[in-house]
This record gives sequence, C-alpha cells and structure tokens, in this order.
Amino acid sequence: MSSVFKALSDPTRRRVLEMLRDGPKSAGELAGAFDVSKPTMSAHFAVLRDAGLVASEKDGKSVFYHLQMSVLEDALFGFAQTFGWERREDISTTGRPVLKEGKA
Amino acid sequence: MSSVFKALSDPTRRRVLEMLRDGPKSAGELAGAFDVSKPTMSAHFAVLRDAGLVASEKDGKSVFYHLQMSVLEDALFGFAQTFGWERREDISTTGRPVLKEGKA
DNA sequence: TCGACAATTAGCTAATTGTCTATTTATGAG
DNA sequence: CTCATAAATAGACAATTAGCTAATTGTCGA
Repeated sequence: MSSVFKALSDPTRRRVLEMLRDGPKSAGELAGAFDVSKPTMSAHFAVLRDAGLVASEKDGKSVFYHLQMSVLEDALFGFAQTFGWERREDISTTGRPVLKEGKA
Repeated sequence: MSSVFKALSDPTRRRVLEMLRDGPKSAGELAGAFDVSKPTMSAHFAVLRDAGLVASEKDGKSVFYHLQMSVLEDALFGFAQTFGWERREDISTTGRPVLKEGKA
C-alpha cells in the first residue's frame, strides 16, 4: 500500500500510468514523452513495477509495459473503504468497480 | 495531488487520518498512539497539513486536528476518474460520493 | 561476426525524508 | 511572576530519491 502511494506521488509516474490506460507501450515510447533521460525513466518504471502497478514483457529489442489495473484499484478503493466509501460492482456499466457511500 | 499521495505513502500518516475519521483529536492524543517521538509526529502532522488533508485549531494548550474529507475525496476520486471510474452521488446511502464505472 | 539500437545497470551528486535530542514558544494554574 | 504542560522549532544524522553521464547487456539485420 505504501509503495503504491509512493509511486503515485510523482507526476511523471502518474502520467506514465495514464499513458498505459489504453494499452501497452514500450519503454522508449513512454520515455519519449518526457523531458528526462532514459535511465531516469527506467528508474521510474522500476518504482512502478516494484509497486505492482505495471508489468513488463520483452518483445524483441523492446520492453512493453502494461497497467495492472487491479493493483491500482485495490490500493485506491481499499483505502477509500476505510473512510466509509464503498466499492460497488452491481450497477457498473463499463466493467470497472464502483465506489459508493459505505455504512462504515 | 502529488503532496496528497506523498502524505498517504507513510503508514503512520495513514493511521493518523484513520484516527481522525470520527472527529478531531489533539496532537498529544494522536502522538500517544504511536511509538515515535512527539517532534516526529509533529513533522507528520505538518506533512498532512501541507497536503491539505487535515486542518488544525488551537484550544488552550492543545492543538486539535481534524480531517479535510473533501481534499482526500478529490485526490482519490479525481485520480480514479482518469482511469474510467466514475464518482456517483445519486445512490449514496451514507452521504459520501460513490465511484462507479465510467464511460471514459 | 559486427554494428546499431533498446533498455537497464553502475556510479555519482544534490535534495528530501524520517528520526532523534535539545530548545523554544504559548497557555494556564497557583 | 513562576512553574508545568502541550506543541512546534532547531539542528544533526542516516537513508532514500530523482536526476545525470557513462558503461553494459541483449537482440536484431547485414
């Protein structure tokens, strides 16, 4: 949990996650979108991977990263539940969980 | 946003927030629940205050902290919305927003 | 095998973090 | 005014972080 929030505390890393919303992208493709060196981006990827927020697969020369939605979901909603919000699955229209007012 | 996630990345600070769920508590009362020095706790309070997650009021010799629910809510749900979750207000039974499957 | 390319690792610096003890500030009681 | 209590500030220190350049590893095409 701490490692997830730590990972989310950097704007570059949050933007990487957003870039992965619609599918996997290579390390180079991701790095190209930011104004920092490749090794620096590689370190950011490592933080995200260690937090479990992304997973990587090697394909030829490239490494592709993809979002681990469920980890993001569990951290965000798991914490929110502590404060009385409630995850709802029942009325979902898009397939992702819903967080609703809890009885907590 | 970064400062909120940074604040949430420490377990001590998350527990402080949880302790404030049911109402304000003094700095001493909060500090007493943890196994670190008062000044260390004071630093944690400052991080939470700078992130906007808590506010403080002085009452006599004591300082009382209370949760700023809306800031927590906006950070958590604002970020979640980026990933297609949707905040719902309509079916809430406890008065807190609901996060549901988005069309995003 | 050689060269180019993609990505990570190594090694470094500067800045930030979490922790401590000691000190200071502010309030209230006698 | 003086003392005790609550909390924050100051100053020190070890550990971590984000960033860089340079070097290394792995994979392909010629």
